[in-house]
Amino acid sequence: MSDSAASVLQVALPVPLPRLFDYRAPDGVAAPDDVGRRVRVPFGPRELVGVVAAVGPPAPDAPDLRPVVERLDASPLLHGELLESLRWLARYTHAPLGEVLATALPAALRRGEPLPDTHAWAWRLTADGRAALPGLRAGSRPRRLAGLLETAPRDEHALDALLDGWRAAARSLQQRGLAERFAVPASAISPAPRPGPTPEPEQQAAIDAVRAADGFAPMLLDGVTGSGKTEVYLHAIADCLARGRQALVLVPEIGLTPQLLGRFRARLGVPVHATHSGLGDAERARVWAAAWRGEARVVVGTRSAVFTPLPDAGLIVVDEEHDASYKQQDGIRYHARDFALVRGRALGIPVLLGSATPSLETLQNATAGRYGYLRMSRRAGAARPPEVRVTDVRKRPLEAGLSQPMLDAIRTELDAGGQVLVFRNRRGYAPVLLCHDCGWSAQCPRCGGAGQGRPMTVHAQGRRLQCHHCGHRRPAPPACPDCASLALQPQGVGTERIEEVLAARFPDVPVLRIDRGSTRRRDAMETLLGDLGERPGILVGTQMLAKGHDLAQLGLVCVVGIDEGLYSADFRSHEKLAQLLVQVAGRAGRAQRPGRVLLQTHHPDHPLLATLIEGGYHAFAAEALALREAAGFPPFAHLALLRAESKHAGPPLAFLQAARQALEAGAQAARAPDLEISGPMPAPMARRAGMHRAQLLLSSPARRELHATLHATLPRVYALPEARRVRWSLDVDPVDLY
DNA sequence: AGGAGAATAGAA
DNA sequence: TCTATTCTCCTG
Repeated sequence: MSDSAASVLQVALPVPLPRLFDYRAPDGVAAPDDVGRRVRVPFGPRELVGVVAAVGPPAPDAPDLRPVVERLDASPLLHGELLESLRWLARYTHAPLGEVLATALPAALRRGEPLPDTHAWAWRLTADGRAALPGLRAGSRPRRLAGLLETAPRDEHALDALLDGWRAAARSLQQRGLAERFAVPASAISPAPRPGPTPEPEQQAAIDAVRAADGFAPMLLDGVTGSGKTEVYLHAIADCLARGRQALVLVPEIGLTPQLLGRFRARLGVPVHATHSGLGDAERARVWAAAWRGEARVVVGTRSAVFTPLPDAGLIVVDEEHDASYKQQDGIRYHARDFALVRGRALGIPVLLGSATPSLETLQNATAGRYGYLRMSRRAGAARPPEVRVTDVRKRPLEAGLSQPMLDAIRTELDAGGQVLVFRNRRGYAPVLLCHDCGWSAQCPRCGGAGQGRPMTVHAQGRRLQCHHCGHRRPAPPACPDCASLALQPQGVGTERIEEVLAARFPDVPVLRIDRGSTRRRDAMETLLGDLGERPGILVGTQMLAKGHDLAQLGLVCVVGIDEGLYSADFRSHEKLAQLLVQVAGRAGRAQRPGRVLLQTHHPDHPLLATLIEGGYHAFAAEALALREAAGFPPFAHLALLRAESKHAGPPLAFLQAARQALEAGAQAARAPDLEISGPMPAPMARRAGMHRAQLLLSSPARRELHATLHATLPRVYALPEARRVRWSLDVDPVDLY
């Protein structure tokens, strides 16, 4: 063995250290196709699973290397476009490659389990079965199944469509030795799409635009609620399948409903694989493996589905591209929509971003001509846009936050046989518990900022207190801890209290509460809404209600208490509020009847509301973009946020101060004159779950400056002695500044 | 990160 | 004096 022969595997390990680790190849030979294979390696006193990132000869001053325990894959698990895109993601997020790869792999594969089997199952007749076929009772299920199998073997997916109750018949034939089940690759199943409604002109134009795309083509599909974006997706995906390519569809966390999957499955005529966090580890690994082998032709999933391997990629769809759930908020803080665009570029395929309320970033890219811009402004079918009315509730008596005109409108809608949605963005019974005698209020002992504790929300009809930031719970005190008064009063109104009042006031109809307290169980929301069906009733809930299950009978949407959002400090709060209002309002009147939206506020003259109601979302967006440009915020500046937290108050500030000095030097070295550094400052919520938190904000109008500075500086930040005393993280393109 | 060994602070 | 917790270092 010559010295120059490659015998070293450079392994990316899931540890927060910004480098690779060298190991001796098990047989002393490292081949180029070791790159992308998983290996089990010794690491200190334990063993870890990592991915080979590079191979090479031993360094001249070679220290003795520990050997790899074993190779886990016969061929590279990560290769080609996906591996290169993940390397890009590690550079962009300035995170260790090992952590990025660990985030991208399903948990089972991360633990070192083998790539699971993924074949589909099909049935065929045995020789005995062929002989016995004429003897089977004519018209019986076994006979009809045998008849189908006589011409050709059929996969189970096809049989589902051809013969109801075939499974029992197949079992019966199998027991008699007349039929047998065998494995086939899922890719062998040919698509049998079923026709949908004829596209309307705007839909057809969008479908044609996607069809005409050649190579990488980012496109914004900007269509009002009810304009039929899903129909455009279905056509684009069917086209993609017809060309023999795979399609990946990303949906927000609450958008992946059985309803949506059912529609995809019915129309596309191929297995549609779903991946989301509710699935078990084994099932997620199976979907990933099926896509890796090219067997899965359509994959629909939430944020982490953006890491699905696509050897035959043809199209990526990102539905509701503005949705905040695409941004991972811990660990590797990637944005699935943005990473989908990076993959689309590397794959040379169209990426279709759909929304009725596009993010300002995407809107800016579309209007500037960097993305294709497809607009659909008409509701499909007979549906008409909802009528929006603002109710000024200043000086009006309210019952649990609801004004008399609103209660009257609810009665009218119910009497007309319709359903009502009451939207309130606060869950619980009441947001605050206040002592009427001394002014004491219940605060979380573990969370807060600026010398103030965060108020604890009242739950369970006033019996319990809960902190929505850290989950801390305790029983509500019977008397004020400060003055012993019994005059403790829940202040403000949450969804629980609205539910209670509405149930008492409208005892003749069901009142359902839909929020993260009532729908903790998987599919609980679907079950609740399914039980309601088309009967008159009232839904009370938080933003969970803004999308998901279609409600054909929804005639009235009541928006209660959005006033907090109008005066929030976060630069994105208005964008989020506008999107939420438009999405919620869009739920009204999807069927034949025009819907009505009642918006109750103490600030009827607020410019956001005025613009939104008079000009719609796009008028709002134009104003908001102008403000962002003037203030130097995204998309006109690029941000990165360095956060640190610790049990003590000092270490985060000390670390960030040291980081700031390193970054200032780095900015000079990277020639980044326009980079601005603000902080260190306490985070807007300076204490959370007992931890002290602080942050440092980097901002530059030029993305290059930001990244060059981080690239030049981050190794030194990792090595800072102050870094050992805190938990720190870097968030490139942060969505929330706290 | 997470494990090991060292340092240090309460309880007997 | 001994154990429980925190601190520091290191991983190829």
